[in-house]
Amino acid sequence: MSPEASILHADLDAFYASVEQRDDPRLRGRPVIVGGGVVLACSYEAKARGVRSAMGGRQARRLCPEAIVVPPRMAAYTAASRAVFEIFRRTTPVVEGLSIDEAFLDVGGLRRLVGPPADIAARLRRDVREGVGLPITVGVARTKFLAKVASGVAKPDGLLVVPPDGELAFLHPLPVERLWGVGPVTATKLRERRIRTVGQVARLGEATLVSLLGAGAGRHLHALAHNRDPRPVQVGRRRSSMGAQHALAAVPHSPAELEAVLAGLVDRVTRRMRAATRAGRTVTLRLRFGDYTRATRSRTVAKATADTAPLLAAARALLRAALPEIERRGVTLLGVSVGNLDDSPVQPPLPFDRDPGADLDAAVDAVRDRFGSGALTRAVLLGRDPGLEMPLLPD
DNA sequence: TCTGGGGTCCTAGGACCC
DNA sequence: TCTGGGGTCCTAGGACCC
Repeated sequence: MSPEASILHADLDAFYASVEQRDDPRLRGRPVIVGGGVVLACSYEAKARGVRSAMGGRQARRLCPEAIVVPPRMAAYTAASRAVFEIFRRTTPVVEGLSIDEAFLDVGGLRRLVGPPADIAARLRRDVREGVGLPITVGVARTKFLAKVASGVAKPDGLLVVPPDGELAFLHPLPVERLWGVGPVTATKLRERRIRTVGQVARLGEATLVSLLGAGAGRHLHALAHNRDPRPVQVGRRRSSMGAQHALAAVPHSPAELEAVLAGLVDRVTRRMRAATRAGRTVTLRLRFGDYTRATRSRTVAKATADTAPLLAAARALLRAALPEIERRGVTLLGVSVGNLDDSPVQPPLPFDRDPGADLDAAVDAVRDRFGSGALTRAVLLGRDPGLEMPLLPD
């Protein structure tokens, strides 16, 4: 492991809300909530009033009545993310994306060329601010884990370097919730043992942690509390599943209605798979029941594919098997994801595949333009499912 | 706290194979 | 009468992250 703090964790601040404030000057300096029924993201002005992401919209408005609520503009966020990642890759080739708005960068070995990591991090922040117009926080440390913790502590719009000789002094006073991988369940288990800081976790034996949290989580936490994290920054990691889901009202839904939702979900996922030229084998049906408990059901097909028909058939079989339970317990969410993704050949995307946001009318127009109305009619007829009201999109 | 949508990783049992 | 050991895949569930 490098003896120098040369891993950066770069994390855009309140990403969706910051894009909205960038694009509409009237929103700057004011509490902004992105998303309607549920808070997808909120500006720091809204966070100061107690608003959090994933919070119900009603509660958020109660906490912050003067908040400006705007609908999400995913295309704008995707474009902003691309621009920021370009700056990341201009900074160093060793970039590991974690999500739409954060990444690890390894800048070890760049010292002689461009300067020490702290200078690189400062320049990165300036480049993102000037080039894309967004605030970004950067944590710098010797390990990925510590860099991530550092950026969390430095937020918003900050820069924090953890020097190698100050790691435990930085880490041990922090509350356990700061640790990457400690969520509500683990935090509660630890709090019941009156363990509140990382330092207290570090004083526990590994065996104690394992008996408390299980082998995987226990060993993981023990290592992190002692600041052991050998994971390198990995370039070119690819996603291993793609999914789509849809929340449903807590009212009874007919099987036909559920199948229609399912067909729409599978279509969305397979379009994205074709656009990304990835094929998959394992179809997982995600359910949330009337009491908001969750379950998954999965099935693996023999050959990886990105075609709608075989994956929809598998998803539909899973749904049919689950119908009695749904009947009893009610259902409030339906989801489909396709895993075991690989690079098996896929059908070339149809024109509308490239734009998952395109609505059905635009898709129909695109097919008609390219193939003529005769082909369109045939495709729709071939794809029509007699059990459903909606036509399946042609493949 | 009345709860979106997109992901990752880990565990554990059973089937199956050599 | 007793009954190996290791590896991989599949399925289901759970915790966590943004």
